[in-house]
Amino acid sequence: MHIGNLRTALFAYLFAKSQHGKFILRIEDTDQGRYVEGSVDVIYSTLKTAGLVHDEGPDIGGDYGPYTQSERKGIYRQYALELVEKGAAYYCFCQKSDKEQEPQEGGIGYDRHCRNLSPEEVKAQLDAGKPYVIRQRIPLDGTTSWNDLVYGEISVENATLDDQVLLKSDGMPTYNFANVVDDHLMRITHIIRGSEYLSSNPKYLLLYDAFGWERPQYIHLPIINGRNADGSISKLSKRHGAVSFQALVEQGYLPQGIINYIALLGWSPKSEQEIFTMDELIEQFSIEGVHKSPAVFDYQKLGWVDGQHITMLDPAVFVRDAFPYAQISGTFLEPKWTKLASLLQSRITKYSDIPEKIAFLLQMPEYDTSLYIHKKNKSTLESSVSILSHAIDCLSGLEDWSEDSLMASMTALATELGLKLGPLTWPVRIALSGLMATPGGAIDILYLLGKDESLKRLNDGIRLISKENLEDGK
RNA sequence: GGUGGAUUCGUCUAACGGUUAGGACACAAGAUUCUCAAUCUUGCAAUAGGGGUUCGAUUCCCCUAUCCACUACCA
Repeated sequence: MHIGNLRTALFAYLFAKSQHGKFILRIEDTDQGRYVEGSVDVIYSTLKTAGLVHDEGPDIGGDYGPYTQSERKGIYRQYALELVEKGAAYYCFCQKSDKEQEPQEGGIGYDRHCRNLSPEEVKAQLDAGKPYVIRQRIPLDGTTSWNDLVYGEISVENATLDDQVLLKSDGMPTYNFANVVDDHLMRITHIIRGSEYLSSNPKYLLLYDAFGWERPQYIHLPIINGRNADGSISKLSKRHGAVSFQALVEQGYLPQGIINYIALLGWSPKSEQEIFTMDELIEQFSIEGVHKSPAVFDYQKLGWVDGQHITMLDPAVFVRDAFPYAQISGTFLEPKWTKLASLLQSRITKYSDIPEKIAFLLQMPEYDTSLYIHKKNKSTLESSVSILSHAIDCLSGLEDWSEDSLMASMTALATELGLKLGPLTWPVRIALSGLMATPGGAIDILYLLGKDESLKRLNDGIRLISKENLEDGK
């Protein structure tokens, strides 16, 4: 499910819940050619994972079923015929190829060839078994307008509307027809959808009017754009990266983080709060906060929002859910995962950030000795060699390799050498990690690596510096 | 081409005629910390352009520009 679709579903859900209304799932599968096996299951699982629980739907039923359009085929036919009788629709026997010629300049789609066939002609064609569609008979003049709850008053000249197909030649309705019939029959009061439907809305309104049905309220939402590699902006799509909810979840973004972020695309709360739970969103959501201009999907801000949610997570939950992403099953790190997880929780934006952050623990990376040179900690190659050998002396005699014990002995060593902890641990951490920045400090890493590996890396550090000094000496 | 819509820091947005145009992300600096992150402080940065209306326009009107959507027997 595309992020754009999910955002629309989210707003519909938030609006329904905030008004103590019902959120209804209807499967619109009237294009049999585009049927994709399993896609309905993706919708169910996405809604479930995202926490958007529907009150009526194909899987749980309800008073206005069936909720799958292909199972309602007969209903649409009946209503289409009603419109024909009322003169608001007509049979059309044109073949698709008859109107293949592009609409002329300023023209409006179908040329209305069959709009004024006599009843006799229609009957003759039907009796001959000729395939047909049923088209909407759009009034030739007048205007259609409505007050959109987001976009305000919108008026369109009927003369600019085309006689769209309502019932296809295979007997299935078009989306344009089915949505009107179903929304009426299912007693939908508020329709929330993307602004790409703004242009076709007058045609739907004319259908409501032709049936004599009460029009629902309309809430059109701004679209979500993405930024292209060249800096330009266009409607969010696959080329912008992972844009399906599933893909983002697989990357280790939290469902609640994704939901929180997309709620902020096209809506803003009255307060300056930015981090929300679903319940808070329901409580604070209102249509007045929805705005009209499109928003650009920003992975950086998604990352920040998700990182906030990760940091807020109960540590026990983080330990459990992040573990599979760490890929440390069977390694020496597995028993120490709880400790490692505590270091990671505030340092990642999504679970998939974890492997690269801990790779240095599993395998010592190659590094340049220039890392030992650090002005703020007054660290040089010479001082590093000295500190590292002191550290090795101190640690090799250490029996108790617990965090507390390590901290105590390193602090003691610092005092002994007349150093603050920082200058002492800088070279130690470099020798242990080979990295400028690590999750956790030198003492955390000593603990995680264990005694043998720690001492090995410290010795290797001295060796590396000495070797380079020798080469420099030549 | 036609129709409809949109236009505030790079990005998400606040300000429904009167503010030094606010907040957040990102970026930068500082505090703090055994590095980094987290946290806190500070800085940088915007009303597309032009006309009106008004004592006063981000806000209302018009024009221009740019962008988007629709213009399917797709949804």
